[in-house]
Amino acid sequence: MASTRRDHLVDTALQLFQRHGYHATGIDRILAEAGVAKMTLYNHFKSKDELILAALRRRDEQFRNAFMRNVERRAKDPRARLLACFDVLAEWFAESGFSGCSFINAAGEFAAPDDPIHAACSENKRLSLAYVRDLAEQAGAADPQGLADGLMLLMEGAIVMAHVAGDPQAAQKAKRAAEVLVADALA
Amino acid sequence: MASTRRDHLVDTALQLFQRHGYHATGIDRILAEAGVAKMTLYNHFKSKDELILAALRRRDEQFRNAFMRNVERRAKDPRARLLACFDVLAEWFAESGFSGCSFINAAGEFAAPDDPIHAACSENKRLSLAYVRDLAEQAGAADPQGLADGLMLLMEGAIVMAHVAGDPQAAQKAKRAAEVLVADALA
DNA sequence: ATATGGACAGACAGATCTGTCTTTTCAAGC
DNA sequence: GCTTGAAAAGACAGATCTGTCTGTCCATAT
Repeated sequence: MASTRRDHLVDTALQLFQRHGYHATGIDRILAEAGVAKMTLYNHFKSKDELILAALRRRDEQFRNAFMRNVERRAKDPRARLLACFDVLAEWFAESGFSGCSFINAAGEFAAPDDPIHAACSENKRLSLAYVRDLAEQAGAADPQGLADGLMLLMEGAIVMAHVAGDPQAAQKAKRAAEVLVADALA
Repeated sequence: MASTRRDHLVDTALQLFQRHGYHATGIDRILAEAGVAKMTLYNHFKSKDELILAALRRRDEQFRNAFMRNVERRAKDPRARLLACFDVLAEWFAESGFSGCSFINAAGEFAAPDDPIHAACSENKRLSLAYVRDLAEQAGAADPQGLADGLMLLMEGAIVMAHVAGDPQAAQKAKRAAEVLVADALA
């Protein structure tokens, strides 16, 4: 159908961007891998940057939805869900081909805060934090925002330590710290 | 002297890499900004990748030394120093032109774990963690490694939230969580 | 059956990239 | 004063980048 090709293009681009970076991935390579003509790309997108934006938006949808679904499948009550976040992270880090967070990586390449690509990365973090805050509220924390801030920092730190430092235990370590924060906040 | 030009080249490259990214920064631009001839670069370095490596090694030295010096100036006893780390982070985030951690950004662009550039990034995180562990030991933590792991995650998370999400309060939030972890570990 | 529109294939322009090479300039040491 | 070596300046090759344009094919709808 109409948008199948577009979807396939975005998916292929997303994988290549994730594996090799945004500037380092040329358009020709994406087209070859996707089996799509160049004019198809420029018919759907004004520029490579718009393709990057579309890829990040798709990633935001896919990833955040999958994350929330996994958290809610793993645990039922909100307090357990706050900790289950770190089990879901552990699963993610253990995937073969794990190469960090698309948004952290993209924000590194498009460092100017007013860059639309950087803004899309920022938006993903904002929405992720909002989800954790919701869980903290449901768990009955006196200061749900404060608890969510702490847990979010641990999660982002875990992503960095897993990817940059290559620590396979990053999520478990973060979970241990999270238990302390949760216990303190729900005392 | 002999190495003055080389040093200036590395410093200039470091700034440009930090501001615009590694792949996006061309050699010609570095040379123009540094006022250095191309052959001077290729006389000192075999390739652009080696220049990147030299820049990251310089950054590791400069940054980690400055960080430790600032921490030790701000607080005298080890427990206070563990928390002073976050004040130093806050200072860093508030600098104009702050654009995240060079090593997190570089690891995003050179995602393959066996890439020498990625390895240099990993090494920086390993050494930073070792410093925090030393402080935790001096503070008399029962499990200094565990405390250091938790604090390191908060620090890396703070860098991400400050840069990617643009949260100017990231360091303060991390410090609040750190106080909970420290209180728990030194109970 | 024929018309229409989307996508493929690929040539092309123009810029930019890394890396090599040559020529000129300049300054320090004997 | 002369020699020597380092570095500037910049041409150059070859690859690659984004983005445009032209044809050709094919499936679907009328």
